[in-house]
Amino acid sequence: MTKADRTLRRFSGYLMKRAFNAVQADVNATLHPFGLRMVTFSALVVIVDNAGLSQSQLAESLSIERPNLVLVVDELESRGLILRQRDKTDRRAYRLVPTAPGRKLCASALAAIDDHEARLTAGIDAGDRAALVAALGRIESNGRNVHEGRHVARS
Amino acid sequence: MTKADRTLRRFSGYLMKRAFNAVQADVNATLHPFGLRMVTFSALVVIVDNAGLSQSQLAESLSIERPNLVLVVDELESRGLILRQRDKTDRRAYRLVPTAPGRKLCASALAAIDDHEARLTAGIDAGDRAALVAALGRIESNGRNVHEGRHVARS
DNA sequence: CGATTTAGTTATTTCATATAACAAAGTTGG
DNA sequence: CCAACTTTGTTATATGAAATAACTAAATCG
Repeated sequence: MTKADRTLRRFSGYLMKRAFNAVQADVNATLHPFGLRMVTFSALVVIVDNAGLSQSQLAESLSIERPNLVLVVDELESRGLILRQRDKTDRRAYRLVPTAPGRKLCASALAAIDDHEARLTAGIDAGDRAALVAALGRIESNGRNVHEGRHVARS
Repeated sequence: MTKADRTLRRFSGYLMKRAFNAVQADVNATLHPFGLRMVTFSALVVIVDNAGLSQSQLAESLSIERPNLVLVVDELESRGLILRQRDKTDRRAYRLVPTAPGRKLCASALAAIDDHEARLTAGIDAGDRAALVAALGRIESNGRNVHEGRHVARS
């Protein structure tokens, strides 16, 4: 019964689910010492890279719904890693900016995640890693296009 | 703000999460006409391919916890797609076997999922698809090994 | 100005996954 | 053989991710 799922292994979705479960466990273990989860880490990185962006822009960037982002931003703010600054010209919006401790924690966590990435992709040569990145991007794009009823480009 | 997440896109875990979300939406839409979800489909395929296996073996094959499998098997059984047959030599265990309608539905759903797979991987050449499959398998294996404290093979 | 849209929020729901604890059956070692 | 332990399937429960509806305040549009 070693390969009972051989039929399913033809499908990238099945393989991605399995691989992602393994990755997520390691990501969470890696981020735990920093008090971060996958979402809070992702949000922090984007805020550090794009200081001053709004919550809507952040949600759009990460492809998560605005309501689900609120608690994430709350968490980062309450830990003093970012600030919610009212936009001076649009008083509905916040501009999210990292604090100095936020930038520092982000850099440390990024280094740890770089190590994590190296562990997980050990034994995969550079060409295959590039193919992986390109293929995942393409699959995401194809999936979105199908879902939105768009034409799927052929190359 | 088109590429606000460029730093994160270095990481296969982030790309996998995004790609998988897109894939899952399309998988569920594809399976909906058959009354199947991703888990019930996966379970049905493995049962068809391995008639007579136990619930524990099925759970192990799909890497899901035994308690979470119970409702999945209940669902397939109540729809008449599989049977739970008591093992004659181990009265604790069930042997899961597909019914004729179960096999038929499985074949139809598999064909639909083949189409889905073709849609999602459109524009990815054969070499890159092979690299994707190999890389995902390797990442899952590396992740498991790290999690279990094993040595990570280098090639 | 009134109608519509946008930003952020709240509350709620659904779903997937994980854990603990159990009964019944099987296995093992003294 | 029998007590201790393990395994199978189950129940109940907790957790966390993700989606939706509805609301407010503010901005924009006609």
